[in-house]
Amino acid sequence: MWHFKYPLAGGQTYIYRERDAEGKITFEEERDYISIATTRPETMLGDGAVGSSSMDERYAPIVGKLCEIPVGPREHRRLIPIITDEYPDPTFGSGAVKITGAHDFNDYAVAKRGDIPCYRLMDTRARMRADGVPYAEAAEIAQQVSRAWLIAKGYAPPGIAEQPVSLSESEIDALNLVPDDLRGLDRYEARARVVEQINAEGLAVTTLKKSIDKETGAEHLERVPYVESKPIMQPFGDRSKVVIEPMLTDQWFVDTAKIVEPALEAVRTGATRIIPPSGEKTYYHWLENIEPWCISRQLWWGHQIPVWYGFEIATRNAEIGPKFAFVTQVTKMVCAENEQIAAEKFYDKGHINVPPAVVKQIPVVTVDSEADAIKLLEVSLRDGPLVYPIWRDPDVLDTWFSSGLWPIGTLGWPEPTEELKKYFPTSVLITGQDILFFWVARMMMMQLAVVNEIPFHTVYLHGLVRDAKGKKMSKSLGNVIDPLEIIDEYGADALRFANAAMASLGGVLKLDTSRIAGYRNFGTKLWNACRFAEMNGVWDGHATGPAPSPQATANKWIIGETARALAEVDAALNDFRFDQAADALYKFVWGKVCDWYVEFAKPLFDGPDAQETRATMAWVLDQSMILLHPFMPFITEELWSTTGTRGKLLVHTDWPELSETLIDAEATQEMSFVTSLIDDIRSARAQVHVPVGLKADLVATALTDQARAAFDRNDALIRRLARIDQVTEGPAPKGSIAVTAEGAAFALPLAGLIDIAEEKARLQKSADKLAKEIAGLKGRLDNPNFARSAPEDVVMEAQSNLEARQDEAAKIRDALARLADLG
RNA sequence: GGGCGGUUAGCUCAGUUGGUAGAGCGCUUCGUUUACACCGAAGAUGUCGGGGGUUCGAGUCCCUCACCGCCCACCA
Repeated sequence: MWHFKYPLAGGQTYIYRERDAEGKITFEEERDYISIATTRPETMLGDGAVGSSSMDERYAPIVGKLCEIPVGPREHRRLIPIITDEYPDPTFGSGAVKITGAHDFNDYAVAKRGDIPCYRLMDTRARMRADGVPYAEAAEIAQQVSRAWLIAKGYAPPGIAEQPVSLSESEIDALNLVPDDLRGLDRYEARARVVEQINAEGLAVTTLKKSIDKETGAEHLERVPYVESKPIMQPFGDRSKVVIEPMLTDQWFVDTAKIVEPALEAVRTGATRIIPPSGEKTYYHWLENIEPWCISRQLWWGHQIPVWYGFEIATRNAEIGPKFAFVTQVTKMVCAENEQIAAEKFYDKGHINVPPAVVKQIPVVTVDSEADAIKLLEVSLRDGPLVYPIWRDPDVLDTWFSSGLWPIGTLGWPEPTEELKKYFPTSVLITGQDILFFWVARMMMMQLAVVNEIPFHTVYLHGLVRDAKGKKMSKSLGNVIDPLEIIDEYGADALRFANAAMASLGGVLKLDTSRIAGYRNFGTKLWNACRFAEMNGVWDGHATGPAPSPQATANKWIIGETARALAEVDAALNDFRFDQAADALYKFVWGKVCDWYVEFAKPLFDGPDAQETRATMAWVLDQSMILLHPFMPFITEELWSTTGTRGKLLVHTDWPELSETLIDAEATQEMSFVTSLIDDIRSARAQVHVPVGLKADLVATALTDQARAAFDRNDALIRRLARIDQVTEGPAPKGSIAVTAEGAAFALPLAGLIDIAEEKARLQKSADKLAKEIAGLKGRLDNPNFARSAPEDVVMEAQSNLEARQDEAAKIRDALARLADLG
């Protein structure tokens, strides 16, 4: 960052004073300049003023005076006013800043506030301008502008008596204030030259630097230009990676403030719902603080802006220049009230570069009124430019402006097509959360502005898939994984199911291929379960229909579980919780159907309930295929077509509606007893290392009637899955391991096969765990504040929990006591 | 700089009115019982990012700090 001196006009001087916090003068000197700091010295050529804070006493004596820009040919140096503004920070740098409205965002705002002209210095290639009149001429005009400013603001310094000049913005823009020797240079080259020139002239702020004479080795202090090393915010182009130079240009804008309100209202009233709700926060934040939207782009792709220009025809002024803009329906919202005003606004602001080829063809046409002119231009628009010269704005629309019309644009609008009637408004928009503003908010605003309808009632924002390092996958970063490669490895169904299962709301996802592999395994699991069913002929003579009414508890139970799974999936899908739906299906098919029901079916196929079990299994697997089809369309369709006799494709099969009456509470309870008993026996056996292949006997040491009935009804199932041989009732034999169940206690006599110490350790571990839980529950229940403050059902639940734990603990204590007897 | 989101088992992630933490993968042990080894059975694993606060009780609510990410940007 360079520091330069701007000399005061006419060699004037002032007393520059710095004060400390108490107002005591700490520094004082007479100065004939004001110093400013800049990182872009070449933009000094376009300075329109030097500004300081109105609170800054240091420069108060010279506010309203002129100073000289210390660059360019001496004889044509420009004088610019010293002004005050809220932007300069007195505590920062020298407290004074150069105001270059055409090349800096903040300066532009200052210039707008203070009527400071914005002199453009560069072209679109970031080279110093080479167009326009010679520097001397341009500088003289700019000089008049500065003087005019002083008069207009009431400073009117002595010696200024000229008539104020008034230049339009486009006239100002046409002035090229780049000195002739710098014209056409790249900005960096120009910067170096400007710095060099200022330094040579001694107008740089200097500092003392120690240097060593190479020959004599003598040290001496040298006065050198002060160049401050300071980190600054430097914007770079996303794609070009080139430093962006802010520059004034003419662009088309949407006056978003005029169309934003209905879009906000639609979400506020809930007419459109954004999920997750955090999306609504972002939506409000954006739209409540919306800025005018620049919609013109200088690119060669995209929709060309539908604006045509004609020439001035009014008789008052014979000069030929653009006057009317013709705007199609789409861009009506661009202009304020009507085409006429839009055109005026446009031309007031700047100008359009008329293509040279067009200029040559321009005939001078005189008409009597604007109405006649418009009529002529209408003819030209309809019949082509031969009638009257017109040309189209060369800019194209921002891609999001075009995309913003997607809901109606894709359906044939502005024609009143059948598709439009049928499909618009749409229902649910699913998209990434990163384009909520770019696309979603724009669609809302534009559909409401153009056809006055809300385009969708729900916006579902999914998470973004990130790469292994946590970065968003993007085409420009090149860290994208090709889904086809994943499909080659794991299959399309696995990828699709994984996407659903990982689609929890509001989050981001790192790609986890092992999880995709897991869902591929799930597909295989389903396939194998169907293979088992097929081998057992469950689909023989079976037609898809309503649920059967079986006798066996296991069959009743799995039908209820199917209904339960459907209810869960339905609820999840209603809430757009694809992850919960996928999870429910995974747990049902693998955890219930495959892990338990298929195993139960094996003994049932050999028993009296074989027929109803086949029917039940066929039905359950049919339902599984239907429910899984949206998540795994390929494998389920294939299974559907190769099992049973099907009337139609799975994709055409209706989504089931299963009554909750299919859930049999008694069957649920009974199977819960059966499965937990089997689990416990398996667990106990494994922990004391009973050989897996060994069939053990089972002694029921205590049974309620209910437990006995449940056991008897499922005797075959329990014996097979828990690998039990004989079942008897009686006291626990010596050397047995204990297993508890709801309403029952069992012993497995395994004397000689097991290590008593090991069994003791196992029981002790369970007892310790229970003791801990009991202590926690008791602690809570004994706390009077808990009973007083907690809701009744929570207290009741804790109470019954405690009782169940204590009951189990007692059984384990008994078993431990028996082991103690054994020594 | 502003806004939004994240931080939970070794990894990737669930955890919806506060009630004492789960899944898959991985890991350990066992298993060729005729659907499936892309399998089965059993098992281990967490000061829920740090620190405060509210509450009988906090992964969950509030404040604060740290780190990661997305969007916007010396505009909110």
